[in-house]
Amino acid sequence: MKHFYNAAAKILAPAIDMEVAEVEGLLLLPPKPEMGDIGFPCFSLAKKLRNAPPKIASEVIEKLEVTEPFSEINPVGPYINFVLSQKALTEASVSAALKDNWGESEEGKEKTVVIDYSSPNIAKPLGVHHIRSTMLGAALSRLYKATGWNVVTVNHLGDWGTNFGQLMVAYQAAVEAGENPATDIDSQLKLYVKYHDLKEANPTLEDEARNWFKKLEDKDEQATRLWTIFRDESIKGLEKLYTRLNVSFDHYTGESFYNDKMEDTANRISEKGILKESQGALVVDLEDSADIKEPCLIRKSDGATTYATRDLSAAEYRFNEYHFTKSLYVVANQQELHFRQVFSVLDRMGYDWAKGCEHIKFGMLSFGAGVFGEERTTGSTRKGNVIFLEDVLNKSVEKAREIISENARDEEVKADIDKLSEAVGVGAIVFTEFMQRRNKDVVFTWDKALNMQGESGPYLQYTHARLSSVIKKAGIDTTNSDLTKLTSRLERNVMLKIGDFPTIVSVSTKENEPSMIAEYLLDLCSEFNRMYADKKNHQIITDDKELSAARVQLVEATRKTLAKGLDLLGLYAPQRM
RNA sequence: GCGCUCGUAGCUCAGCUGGAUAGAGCACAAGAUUUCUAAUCUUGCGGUCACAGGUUCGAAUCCUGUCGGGCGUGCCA
Repeated sequence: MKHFYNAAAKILAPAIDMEVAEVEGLLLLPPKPEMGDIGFPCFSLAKKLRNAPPKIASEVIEKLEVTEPFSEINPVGPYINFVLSQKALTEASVSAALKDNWGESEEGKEKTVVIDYSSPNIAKPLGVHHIRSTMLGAALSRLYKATGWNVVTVNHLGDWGTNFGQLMVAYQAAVEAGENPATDIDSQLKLYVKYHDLKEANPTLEDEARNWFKKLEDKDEQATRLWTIFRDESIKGLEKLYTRLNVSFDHYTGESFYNDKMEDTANRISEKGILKESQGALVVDLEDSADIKEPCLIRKSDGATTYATRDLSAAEYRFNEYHFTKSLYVVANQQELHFRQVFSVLDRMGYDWAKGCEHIKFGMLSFGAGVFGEERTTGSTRKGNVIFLEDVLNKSVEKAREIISENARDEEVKADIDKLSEAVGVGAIVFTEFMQRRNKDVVFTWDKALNMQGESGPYLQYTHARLSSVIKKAGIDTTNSDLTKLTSRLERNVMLKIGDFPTIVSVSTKENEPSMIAEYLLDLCSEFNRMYADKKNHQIITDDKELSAARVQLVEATRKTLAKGLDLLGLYAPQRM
């Protein structure tokens, strides 16, 4: 437990004539818990003391006084290993976990972080790949909240572009044919498909679509009215899914929001004297920066602004509006160069806050063999290689329902089956997002998405249900329980894991890596289940009242930690299943 | 070509600010339930940590090079 590294370093430092901070940096976790809880390798002392590391270890230990929070300090080969006292261990795990605000901190006190995530193009339903930015961003916003930050979430919708012209063409065609076309998000996709069919027969429609978009840009009343309908309906459709995913946003300020702000931004860049003409376009030259060669395009040769200009506007707006310390962009790593350029331009504009901007990039999602043919494929709406997120969720919920009804052990579960299968089915899908570090590319396969055993969301949820059930059955008053009874190896292992939770929350926030929470929860559950399964020695409800009370406390501390972790990831923690 | 990134068990991944015998899940084989939820647990099988050099008392981890995959590389966003 990192929590005690400083205490160990303080004991050790004077004995080996080193700075506390230096010693602390060398401390590590022994590979097996029975070796000790904190280890110090003596190799680096060998030269200074002209002695063999194992000898150093045993000699240094003679000089140490064993005090709280440790009960033993042992030489193990070339290592000096500290063992946490029962008191320290139970206080930093079980007792701490049962207090309010477990795992939370005030690291981000009075600081604001803006998180831009999900940010889909509207006018078509979310595809599976959208789950990456969406769940990553949602988890990050919860992590930052838990560490005391003021969080502002933004969905930077792709709500502007020539594709709206295309929709309007298809819509008008339907109206002229005497139909009354629907405008919900699924129908919008149909209009999009219909446009492409119509265009096949009549290529001039392309000009017509451009025309419609031009009208929209010129604030034509009819075009604006249609666009507003499409946008509102899209958001309505998106929110249906966001609700299922337990995701929400403070603002839907999409691309269209910056239409009237980009001119000013472009002018400011020009005023800074960093804008130059190149091949007919206006760019900011970045050649002198370390690893960006390509210039950032601010105005195309026809004078129009670009998406870099738009993101620059958005960055300025966000700072002026929220005065952020950090501004995160949870966007696929394909856009790495783009963001490096944008951040570099902000820096050149003299904005001190530019260094708070960070691209939280993640790997791309492709489809494994068997999803679309025998080859691995990338998603493409045009080729029909799309899997809609909603379909994936529904399929998973269906499977969860089957498993739950097979296993249902009481009437309460049966009565609750709609809610439970939704929670578990969606949980399974959401959890797949956190199964690997975010930078890894992900290959979607149905098997993996629908897995409900082993390392999976349902495994965590199942464990939570199990713990809840034991606590309920025990019905023990734990107010005066004696935690010194929890001394077995397996119990200590669970407590050590519990005690790691605050550190994990803190580190995964700093690294912008929610998958660390997922990994931690799997470890926690596996550690707990190992103890739980050893019924001979670790029966929770026993005749020994005091022991039972202590164990129930341990179960509750585990359950609470698990529930908190699941909540951070956006998974529901069921009482039974 | 250049930039970013990845390469660890048959598959999917941890471990990477250097430390103890490289760990999980899936798959495969065997086992555990009269008692707190078997969506669980135990055991076994499985490794030239892509390759080659280097630095170091010590390298999966740091450095250099090579090979292989992904993404990007100015008027789509």
